[in-house]
Amino acid sequence: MDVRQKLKDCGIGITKPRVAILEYLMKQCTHPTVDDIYQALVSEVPTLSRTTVYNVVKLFAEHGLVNTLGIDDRNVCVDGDTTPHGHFFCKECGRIIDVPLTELSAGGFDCDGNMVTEVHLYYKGVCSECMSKRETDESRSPR
Amino acid sequence: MDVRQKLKDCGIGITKPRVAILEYLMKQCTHPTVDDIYQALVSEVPTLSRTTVYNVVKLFAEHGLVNTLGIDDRNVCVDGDTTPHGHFFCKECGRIIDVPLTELSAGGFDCDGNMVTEVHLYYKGVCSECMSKRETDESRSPR
DNA sequence: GAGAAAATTTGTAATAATTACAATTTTTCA
DNA sequence: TGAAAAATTGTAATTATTACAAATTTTCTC
Repeated sequence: MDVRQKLKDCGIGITKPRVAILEYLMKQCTHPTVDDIYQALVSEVPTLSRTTVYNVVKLFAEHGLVNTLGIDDRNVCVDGDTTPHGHFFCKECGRIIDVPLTELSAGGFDCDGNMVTEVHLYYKGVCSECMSKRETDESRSPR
Repeated sequence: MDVRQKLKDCGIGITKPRVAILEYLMKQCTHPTVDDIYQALVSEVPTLSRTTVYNVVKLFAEHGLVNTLGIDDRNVCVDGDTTPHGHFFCKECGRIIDVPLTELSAGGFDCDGNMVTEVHLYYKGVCSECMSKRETDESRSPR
């Protein structure tokens, strides 16, 4: 679906930064930070400011167009894919990998009287690439 | 089990701040922030500094004595209960409530070749208390 | 138990993500 | 087209966390 239409459907006004940011987020699978988004788009939208990226991401999140992840201690990461899935965070390289999850609910249910609107499943550990690197390094300099 | 013994078992030296912090965390069910811990213990350990709390919490987390939660955007919360369970975060009052979860793994498994060492399940929404407050407020000032 | 060596803590200063805010610019709509 | 409303921008403020060197505490040996 067209990005502009998506914004209209949410009652969000159409502006250059918003269109650029949503378009960018929808085609990413890397869960960029606010700074990543800023760096990626500043050449396309030269007047862009980091504050705008913060504002727009917050607005999008409030309307359910994106999810913000707290999986990385350093900074918030933004996910343009709002279908239910979990995330794996590699503590060595910082990469975030999607984890398919059929049994995970999308929220909107009741848990002991508390209303759940968001579900976050975070795995943390060492990704396969960093695991192979570790093994290579060990065989090179054994100890 | 005695807190000192726990520290010894992990190969961690016994010091006043460490004993006080671990004792405090083991009897809390509120998932305190670093600042909460500092505020709670500074009268008991007058020389305590926030930096020490950061250092000690990090050390404990590395040894699996506590878990650090990234559920609250503002700051890290510390959980002295390391048995597998999830968490509910109330977006209105900020309270964190334990969610019992039998089917959730404790980590140490493989996910698409990635080694998972930590599992975090976060629910976010509005807790039952804040829900009742909302209803009361609405009936008082309808609109 | 005293004293030296090692480990730990402490306070301050630095870092970095995020937010507040007022001025400017863009968009909307009559 | 032009005024009103909405959004963006840049700067400055805020705040959690980290770096680091000096001071203190703990440990270990005699």
